[in-house]
Amino acid sequence: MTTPQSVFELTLRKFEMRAPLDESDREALLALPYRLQTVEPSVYIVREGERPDRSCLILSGFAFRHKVTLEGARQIVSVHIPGDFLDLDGALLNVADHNVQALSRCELACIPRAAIRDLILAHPRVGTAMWTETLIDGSMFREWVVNVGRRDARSRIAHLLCEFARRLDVVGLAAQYRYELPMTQEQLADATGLTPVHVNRVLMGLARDGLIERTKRFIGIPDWEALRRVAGFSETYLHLDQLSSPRLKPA
Amino acid sequence: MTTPQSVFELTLRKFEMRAPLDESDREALLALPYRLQTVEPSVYIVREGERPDRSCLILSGFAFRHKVTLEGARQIVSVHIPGDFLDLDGALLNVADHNVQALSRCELACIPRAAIRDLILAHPRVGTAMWTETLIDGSMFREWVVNVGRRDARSRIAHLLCEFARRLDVVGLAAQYRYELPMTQEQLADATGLTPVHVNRVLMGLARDGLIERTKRFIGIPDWEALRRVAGFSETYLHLDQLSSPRLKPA
DNA sequence: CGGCAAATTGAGCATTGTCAATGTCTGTGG
DNA sequence: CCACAGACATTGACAATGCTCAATTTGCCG
Repeated sequence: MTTPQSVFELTLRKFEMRAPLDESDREALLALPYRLQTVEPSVYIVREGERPDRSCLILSGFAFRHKVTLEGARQIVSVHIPGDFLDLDGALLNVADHNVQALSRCELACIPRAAIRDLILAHPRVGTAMWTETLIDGSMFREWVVNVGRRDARSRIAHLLCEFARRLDVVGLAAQYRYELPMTQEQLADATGLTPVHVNRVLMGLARDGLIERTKRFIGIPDWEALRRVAGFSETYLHLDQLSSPRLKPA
Repeated sequence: MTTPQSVFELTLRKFEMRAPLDESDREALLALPYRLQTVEPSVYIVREGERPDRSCLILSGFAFRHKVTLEGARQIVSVHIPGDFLDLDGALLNVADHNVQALSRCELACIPRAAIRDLILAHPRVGTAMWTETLIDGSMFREWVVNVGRRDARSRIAHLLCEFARRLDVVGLAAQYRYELPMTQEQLADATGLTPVHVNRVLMGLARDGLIERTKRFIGIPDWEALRRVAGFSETYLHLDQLSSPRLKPA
């Protein structure tokens, strides 16, 4: 088993699945300057209205993006897991239109905005791979619009749980449809456009019906097909063929 | 007043606001191969599940993207206006995760997927501008998640109307907060996660309270500040500083 | 053991959905 | 020029999903 020489090692492998890179592309990506940073849960990584100066790769932990309405209601618009880029938007947009906050303790590799901009101009193949990354984010946002717009509470939560199951599986953080979901019910509510009370009732209902198993913040899905059906979940929108970061093979 | 020599003339100007292009960038963009196409209302431009082979620039008319849940409920996830690229996603994603359909009669300039991919590799500055385009789309999706997730019916519709007012104004299709919105109430319902019946009631209510004026499919906003307040609308998410396509100045 | 955040539960309510009828407008064919 | 069809808008009565408020329990940590 090889040890990654660079924090971007896995990113490189993911990118190479999308399109071939040449040696200089690889070197440039691996040589990207970055600052390691550890943030505690609930710490803000980006604030709406700021001029972004960096983008971060999540090495471990979870983070989420959210917006707050004028009336003070919060809506989580995405949740990010290890291997995801956070706020790659910030490399090209001049002002942050949303907040990014740590969900659990996170280790981040923060890359200066200028370095990313230089990289994509000098190495358009790498830029294309990064662009693809943000396009997949966009696809997930679209599915979330559908989720909060057109599914009832039960399907909505089931859908969220299905999405995590698949995404976490891809990066090796779920086994047998069992994973840790470090979100409070209030956060689940903010992600699904519901109230915490109702989230609780729905979770209880799903558990009662044997569709999920809950222990602390761990979620188990005993019958994937059944939950998938309840959720109306179809994974096309995750573009897994272009998302997978191939895991290190055991020797 | 100059006549655009190419359908990409206005796109070029928009892109040049984002970052300087050199002469070869400009030439490459203007020389992009395309096929003009006129589509009637409700015609599908892209279908979920297809392998995309082109992206389209809207020259005139409106189009929208939507997804349909397994239960058959439809959710519109974005509406596009002249000057927008439709499905630039298709240049890099291998499978369409949503449908694109004409709202009104549309004139499109359809660009082969391969031509776009070649362009962004050979002219990364142009690629960056296109990437920015999709990032702004992403920002709009996020706001739509908030809209359907955390606003009540009245604010939700008001927000949609505010968004159109600003976007259409930018491309010269709205004057004095007055514009044509070629959507049925059923489509408005699908865009806001409501039912057509309720959309009707809300529209009637907004009109009764003097917040909007309606004549056929035309919307007038007599008091922008008032509607903005009802909607909780803040235009940051449109990234207008990077979206504006400068209009031809009168001589 | 006290203190706190989070989860759970109950009771009542209201925003929004459902169903169904009726009205309005537009274009078309006679 | 009029009757009619069809799509869309409007309205009413009623139902229900999900919200609010408020209390209680559970789990965790010092």
